[in-house]
Amino acid sequence: MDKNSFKFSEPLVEGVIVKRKGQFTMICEINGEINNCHCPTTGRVGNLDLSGLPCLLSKSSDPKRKTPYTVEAVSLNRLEDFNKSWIGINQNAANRYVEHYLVNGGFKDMVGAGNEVLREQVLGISKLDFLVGNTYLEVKTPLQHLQVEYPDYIKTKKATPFSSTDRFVKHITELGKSLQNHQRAILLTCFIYNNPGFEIIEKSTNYEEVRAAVDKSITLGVEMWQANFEIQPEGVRLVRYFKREV
DNA sequence: CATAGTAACCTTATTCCGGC
DNA sequence: GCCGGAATAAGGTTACTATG
Repeated sequence: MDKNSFKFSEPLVEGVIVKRKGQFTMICEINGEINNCHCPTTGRVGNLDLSGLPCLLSKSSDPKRKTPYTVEAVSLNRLEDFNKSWIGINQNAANRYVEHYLVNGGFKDMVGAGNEVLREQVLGISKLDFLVGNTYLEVKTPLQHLQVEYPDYIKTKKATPFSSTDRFVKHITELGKSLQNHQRAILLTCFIYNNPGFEIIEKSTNYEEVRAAVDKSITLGVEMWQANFEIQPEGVRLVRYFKREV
């Protein structure tokens, strides 16, 4: 962790996922205690069967929360492995990680430094995540397909088609429209794990429709960028970011 | 201005049941 | 048993709006 990293207010605690209970909750074991924990990703994580995986959890300071812990990351390592590598699954927090680096100039090669950073800007019929200077920025953190090798002891589930693409199409279409006002627009894809690959694999049931919308937005000038983060119990570090050429 | 209530956003997983 | 569709479940974050 370098000095510009995003730091957690207190280090995350390690636990074990017992079971995913529903869309929003997971049962986790922390220091021998069973807890009902908040699951910040509403979708699945790759095609992983999360049961039995090590995880990192943050403790909330809000006493009104129903679930005192939030699952921030999971690991494909064995429980007994000492140095685990983590896969961040908190897509909500991904926006905060990005914001942190936007504000401190960590993305200066992308959007410059010292710009005003506004979040949740309304553009057309969509809300885009950030407006930095004159650049609209939409952050996506795909987790449907993890681009990592699974060790053979990892359990997987059958992949289900990813069909919830309406919002994605809506957002990139709005990004394209914004360029008519002579502004820049960027679709930033984030990976909160050490992603060895450079390609986004996004298969979906209406792949052609998405493909067409992506192509159109690129034609209009929307830039596609990728950022890789690394998550540790102490914080999150921006490893690298770059523009993806098509 | 401060607080409380609301709505949008994140974006399906799981369980149950009937029909093979 | 297995498949597939319907019903069910339901946290947190953030911003906006109404109220005092």
